[in-house]
Amino acid sequence: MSHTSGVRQAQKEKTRRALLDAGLRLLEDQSLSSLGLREVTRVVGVAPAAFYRHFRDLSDLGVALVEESLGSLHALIRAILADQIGDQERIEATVEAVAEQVRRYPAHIRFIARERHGGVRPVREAIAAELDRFADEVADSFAPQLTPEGWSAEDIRILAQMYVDHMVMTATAFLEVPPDCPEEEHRVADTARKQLLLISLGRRHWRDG
Amino acid sequence: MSHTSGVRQAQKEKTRRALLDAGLRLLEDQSLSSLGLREVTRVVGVAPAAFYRHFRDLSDLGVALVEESLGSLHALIRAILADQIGDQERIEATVEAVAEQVRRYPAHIRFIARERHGGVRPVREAIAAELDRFADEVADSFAPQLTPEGWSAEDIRILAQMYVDHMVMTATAFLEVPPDCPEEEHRVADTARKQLLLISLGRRHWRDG
DNA sequence: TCATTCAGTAAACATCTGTTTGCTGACTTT
DNA sequence: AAAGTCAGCAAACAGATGTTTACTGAATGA
Repeated sequence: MSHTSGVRQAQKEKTRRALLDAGLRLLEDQSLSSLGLREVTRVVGVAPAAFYRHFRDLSDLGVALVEESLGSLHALIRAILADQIGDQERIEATVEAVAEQVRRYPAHIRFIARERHGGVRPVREAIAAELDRFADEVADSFAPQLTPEGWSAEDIRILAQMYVDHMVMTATAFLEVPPDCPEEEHRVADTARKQLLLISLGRRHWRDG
Repeated sequence: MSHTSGVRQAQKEKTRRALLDAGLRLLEDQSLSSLGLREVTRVVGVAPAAFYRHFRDLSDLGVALVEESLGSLHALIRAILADQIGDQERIEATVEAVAEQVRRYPAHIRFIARERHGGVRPVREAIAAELDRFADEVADSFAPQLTPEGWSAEDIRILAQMYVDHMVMTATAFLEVPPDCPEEEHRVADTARKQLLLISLGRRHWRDG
């Protein structure tokens, strides 16, 4: 029988965190496939061999970062979808939430954007799977309203995917705004709102195209 | 005075092409920041030092690949925009053109998708600049029709950007289809068409939202 | 024809990489 | 208190990396 928290396990978890944090930091200006194992351990201040006590290799660390990065986004989406409000307010809330997420966890968002189509297969697949789950969830939340309007399940799913893709797009757009440049930030937010409005309009007139 | 084509220059151009081709091939399963200079020269069958006769470094080669990759896409977009046809047909033509482009130059498209948010700044910036030019061009082609309908230049530009982003999105979606799987390919095309239709609907009802 | 140019070469450079090995010593269990 | 576990270490490994150097020899220009 093993305790879930002893001094032992706590220390281990601490170094694991340090490795993840160091990795995330280094990944701000390079991509995962060029990240070195020694590079990470050097930042943490630990011997290279210690890395293997926590991860099989770097792509393993990458997959862990994916779950961490998209975990918080997941909670955020749930919250927005839960609020039963009008289109206009929902758009406002969504864009603001994305902006806030980017402000709070820029490195996580950058990591996702970079590795979504990056050179490391397992990481790419982990991101794709997670984003698919997002789209499913959004589709589920749309179904009660759209199905009675005559929407097919497939079309609802397509719409949901569009919202998810747009969210990722908006997040990366915020990311490219130079720091402390609220003007550009407002421009990005404005663009995002208008694009969401356009999608909403399209959705409203879908059945009478 | 130097001739623009001697046996000399022709050979040089030939090696340059070989380097670009080798790079592009290697970049199908890795990203630019992890690509090695020696790796490229090895494939070409040339000494490592020869690389420097053509490119300052790998990101220089990357920038050259950006221009090459987006050059053909540019011509393609022009062609679609030039045809003055209805929404429905335009959507059909656009999706088919993107599909064809991906079939013809998968490596180029993959490269763009991968490096758009990749770890090499100059390449990222080159892609962003080129996509911006795309959006400008699309906006210009929309202006004659939309301006009389009361659209502002800013809103036209936002719409154009949406189309460009969607095109890139569709291209990468085609890319993720396993080879020789026409079923999945049709599904992606269908999704793309419906999303474009949705945007069209939104556009038509923009001023009476 | 002869001097020049320059794409490509071979070799050496210092430096970095991932991974394996056997070991230590603090924590944990009995 | 004794036995066992196991996170982290130091060292060594073979091999790869980017870059510089002085060079060769074929295409070029006068």
